[in-house]
Amino acid sequence: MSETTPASGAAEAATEPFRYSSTLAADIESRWQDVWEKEGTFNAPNPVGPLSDATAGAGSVSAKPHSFIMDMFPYPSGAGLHVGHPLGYIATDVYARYQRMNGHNVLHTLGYDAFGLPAEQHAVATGEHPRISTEAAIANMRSQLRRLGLGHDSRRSISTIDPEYYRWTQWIFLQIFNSWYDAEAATARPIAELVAQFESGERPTPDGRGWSELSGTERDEVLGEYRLAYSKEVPVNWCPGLGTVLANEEVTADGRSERGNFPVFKSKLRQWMMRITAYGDRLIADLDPLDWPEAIKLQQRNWIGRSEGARVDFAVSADAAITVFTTRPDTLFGATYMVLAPEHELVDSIVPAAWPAETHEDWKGGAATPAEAVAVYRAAAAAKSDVERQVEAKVKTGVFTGAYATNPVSGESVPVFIADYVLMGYGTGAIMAVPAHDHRDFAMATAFSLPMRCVVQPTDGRGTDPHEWDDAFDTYDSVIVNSANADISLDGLSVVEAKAAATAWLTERGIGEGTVNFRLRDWLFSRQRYWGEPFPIVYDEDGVMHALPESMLPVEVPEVEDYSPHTYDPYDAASSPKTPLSRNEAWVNVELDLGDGVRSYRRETNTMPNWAGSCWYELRYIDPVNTERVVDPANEQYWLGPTEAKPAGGVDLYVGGAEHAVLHLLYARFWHKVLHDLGHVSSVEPFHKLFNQGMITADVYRDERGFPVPAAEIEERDGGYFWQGEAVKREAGKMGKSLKNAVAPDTICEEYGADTLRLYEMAMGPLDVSRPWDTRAVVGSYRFLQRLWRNVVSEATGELVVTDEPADEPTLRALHKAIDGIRGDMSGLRFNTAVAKAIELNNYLVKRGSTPREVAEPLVLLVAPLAPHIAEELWRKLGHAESLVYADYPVADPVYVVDESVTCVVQIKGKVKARLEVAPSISDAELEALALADPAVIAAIGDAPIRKVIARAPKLVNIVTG
RNA sequence: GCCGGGUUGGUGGAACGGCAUACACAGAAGCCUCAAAAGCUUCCGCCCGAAAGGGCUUGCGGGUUCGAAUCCCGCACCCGGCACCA
Repeated sequence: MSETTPASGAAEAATEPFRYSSTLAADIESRWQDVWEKEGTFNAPNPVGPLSDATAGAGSVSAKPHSFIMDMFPYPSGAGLHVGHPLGYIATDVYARYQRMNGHNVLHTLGYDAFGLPAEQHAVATGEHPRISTEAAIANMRSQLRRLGLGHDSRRSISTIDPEYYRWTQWIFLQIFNSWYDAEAATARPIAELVAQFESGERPTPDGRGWSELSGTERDEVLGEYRLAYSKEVPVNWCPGLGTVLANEEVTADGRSERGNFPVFKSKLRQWMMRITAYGDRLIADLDPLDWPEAIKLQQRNWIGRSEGARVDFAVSADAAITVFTTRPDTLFGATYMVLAPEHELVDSIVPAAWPAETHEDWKGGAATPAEAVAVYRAAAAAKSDVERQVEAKVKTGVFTGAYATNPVSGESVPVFIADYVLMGYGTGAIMAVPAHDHRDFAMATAFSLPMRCVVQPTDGRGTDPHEWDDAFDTYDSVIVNSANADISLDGLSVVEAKAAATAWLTERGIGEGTVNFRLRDWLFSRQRYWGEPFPIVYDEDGVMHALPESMLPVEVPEVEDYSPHTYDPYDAASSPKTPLSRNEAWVNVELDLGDGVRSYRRETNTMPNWAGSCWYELRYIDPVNTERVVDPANEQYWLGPTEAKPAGGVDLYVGGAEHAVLHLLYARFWHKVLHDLGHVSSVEPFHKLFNQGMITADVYRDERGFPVPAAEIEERDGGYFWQGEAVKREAGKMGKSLKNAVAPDTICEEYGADTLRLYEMAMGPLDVSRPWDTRAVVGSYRFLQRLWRNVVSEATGELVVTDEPADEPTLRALHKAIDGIRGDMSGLRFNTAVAKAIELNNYLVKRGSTPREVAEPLVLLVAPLAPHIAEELWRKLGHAESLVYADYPVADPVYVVDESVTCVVQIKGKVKARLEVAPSISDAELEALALADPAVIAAIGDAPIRKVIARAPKLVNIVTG
C-alpha cells in the first residue's frame, strides 16, 4: 500500500503518525473524558427536584425506560487501586452504556464508603486527622478511576463522611429508634403509638403500674424492649486488643476479630442494638422474588437460620419452670436431663443450698455446695475466649446445679446442669437433653454418666440400649418408640407425625407451643471508635434518653486530642471500653433546648459501625442534594419502585463481591424494610438483581524463606522462576501490595490505554468467576483495537478508509450474526463472549481487505460500551457530530442472522462420519435422504442394517446401525 | 461435620443434550524487509503413521439417551460459607 521511498518509508513505518499507539490512545481518551465531563454526558435526570432536567420536562423522563445500575462502593484506601478493583466498575459501566444505547435513562454513579478503621489507625499513628487522609485517598481514587472512562453521574457521587450525607444516616437511625415492631401486623410502627397504648392502659406495663407512675429511666427500659434500635446491657464480643466491641459477624469462627486477629471475649456491656431479628421471617421470605445468585440467597437463609420447633416448659418447682426450645418435640420422652447456659437468669433461683443426697461426685465439679460449683464454672466459662471454647468443643464440660426438673410427658425427675455448650443467645438459653438422639447431648451424657433412653427406633442394626452405642442416633427417617404415658402415645408415629402430635399435646395442656426460632441475633450497632457517625442521642441529668430533633442534625464528629480508642492487653478479658469521643468534654456536655427550656445533657459517645453508611446509599444516589428529605418519594418511586419485572422494587443491577453476601446485604435490606414500613420508600427491597463478580487473582512468588518477592521482576527460564538470580516458588494468590504482585491500572493505561484495559478485563473470562491476571496477555486486546482502528482509519494519513459500496451478503451475515450474539451476551452480562464475537467480526473485515461503511458504523457502536473512547473517536471520524453515548445500539436483521447454508453433521452411532452443506430450511425427511445417499456415509455403514435414523434438521443426522 | 460452587489444550477460557477446544495469550513456520519492529498467512489437544488416514480425549467410576463436557448416582481433589444454633 505504501508507495513511499525506502528511506522515508523506513522512518515513517516506525512511527506511523496515525497508528493506534498508546500515545494516540492517551490523547483520544483524555479528550473524550473532558468532553463527557464538560457536557455532563452521564447526568441522569430525575423526575423532580434539583436534578430534574428542566429542558426535557418530567414527562419525557418518566416515559423513558430507566435503569439504576450500581456498584458496591469502595473504601478509599490510601494504597490506591490495583487492576482487580475496577473489574466490577468496568462491567457495570459497560452494561450502563449498553442500556443507554437501548434508550434507557441510566442512573450510574460511584460514591465512597469513607468511615473506617484504616483511616483512624493512620490518624492514631501520625496524628493527622482521618478526614484529611481519607479525602486525599478519595481524590486519588477519583483520578485513577477517571482514566478508565467510567460513565458516572458525578453530581450523585456521595461520601459517607460528608456531614450532609451522615445527617441522613443519623436521621434514619432516629426513624429506627423511634419505632417498634408490631408482630401481629408484621410491620414497624412509630413508637408514639406504643406510648399511647401504655398511657391509655390498653397495653399494661410489665409490672402493672400506670405509665405516668414510671420514672423516665423506667420508661426507657420498657420502651427499650420494643424499639427497633435500643441500648441495653447485653453479652457482647469485647475485643480488648482493638478497644472496641464487635458484631457477631465481625468475629471469626475461631473467636478472633476479623480485623487484627485479636482474641474476643464475651462481656456484658451497655450497647446499642438493632432489632433485626424482628424481620427474620420477612428477610427470608422476601428473598424469593429477588434476582440473586441462589448461593447468596442460601447463605442469607442459613445465616438467618430459621428453625421450626416447640417451646416446652419443664417445671422445677410449684411456681417455676424452665422453658426450652427444641426442634425435636417428638423425642420429649427421651429427655433425661436438662442444660442451661451458664449465664441463664434462672440458675441462681433454682440452686439449692446443699447437694442432694447421692449426688454423683463427677457432677459436683469438686465444690462443696451447688452455689459454689455454679460460681466456679461460670467464672471459668466467662474467662474463656471463644478460641478456647472452640478448641475444647469436643470435650463437654459442665456442673450439676443441684436442681431437678420434671419431664412433662414422662413425669420423671431430671437433673438440671449448666454447661457452656448451651448458648445464652439462642432459643431460650436452655435445652432438654436427649442424649440418645443428639450428638452433643450424647457426649455430655457419656462424660457425666447421665441416663439415656432410646425413643427413635434405630434403623442401622444397633440395639436399643444407648449405653452400648458409639454415638447418638439422629435420623429423621424412622419411627418413635418407648414414648407413651396415660394421655398420649407417640409410638409408631414417624418423626414428622410425632413432632406435630407432641406439639399439639403440649399446646392443649398449656405447657408448650409450636414456635419458630432464628439463629440470627440482634445487630450490635455501637462501636468505641472515633471515625464513625455519632449517635443523635443525649442523656439528661437523670440519665433519661432523648433523641435529638431533626433540626439538630447532623451531629458532627467532634475534634479530639487523641483518636485512639483505649486499647488493652489483648488477653485482658476484665477490661471495659472507653470511647474516644468521651475525651472531648466540651462536646459531650451540652446545653440544649429540647422543648422544655435549656437544660444540660450528656451526649452519647459511642459511634455507629462502619456498615451504617452503606445501609442506604442507594437512596441518596437518587436524590443526593435534597435538603428536605432523605429522598423525594417521586424520585424513589421512579428509580426503585416495584414493577411487574421487579415486584419488590430495588436497584436494577447491583454488582459487587460475594464477601458481602451476608453482612452488608442483610443490614441494607433490614434498613430498607424499616423505611418501607414507615412509609419513606415504596420499594420493599433495595437491590433487585445482584451479581457477584469474581476476583482477579495473581501469581505470588516467594523466596526460600517464604517471603513474597516483586512479581514484576521475575524471570522465567528453564521451566522455573527466578528473582535476582535466585530460584523462587510460584503460587496462586490474591492481588495486593503485601504480596508484591499488585498491578496498577495506571501502568496498563500508560502502556496500552484505558480501552485496552477495559476490554482485557472483560475478555478474561466470565464476570462471576475469579481469574488470574496475566499482563503478557493484555496485548491481545490492544491488537484487536489496532486492527479495528486500521479497518476504519489509515495509519499513514489518519483519513477514513471505509468504502461506500454496499456490503455483500456474506459480510452482512457476519455483521448481523455478530449483532445478534453480542446483544444477547451484553444483556446476560457475558462480556467475554461479546468481546470474542466483536473480534471475530473485525477479523472477518481484516481478511476481507476493506470495510464498507455499512459495517464499520454498527461495528463501532457494538464495541462502544466496551471501549468507549476509541469508539467515540471513530464515530466522529465517520462523520457524526454527536457523541455515540445515546446512539441506538445496532439491531440485527433476522434475514441475515441465519446462514445461507449450514453444515450438517452425519453421525453413525453418535460418531461424526460426514458433513453436508445444506439450506437452513431443509426438512428432516430431505436431510435424511441426503445423508443416506452420501458416499462417505454409505461406505461407513457398509452392509450393517440400519435400525433407526434420527434427523434434526438442519444440523444433524444420526444413523443407528446394527 | 453441615451447606454451596468448581475440575475442558502449554495458559485464560468457548460450547440451547447434537461438529469438544470459539476468541485470546504463549509457541512454531512462512511472506514482507538489507535487517528489525509492525503487519499479514499457515500450523498448534494426545497417541500411532512418512503421508493418506485411524484411534483416543472434557478429574475418576457407573447410569439415562440414538447421542452426554452438559442430565442422574457414587468417588477423588480444589475453592468458598457456616460451625456446640438444641
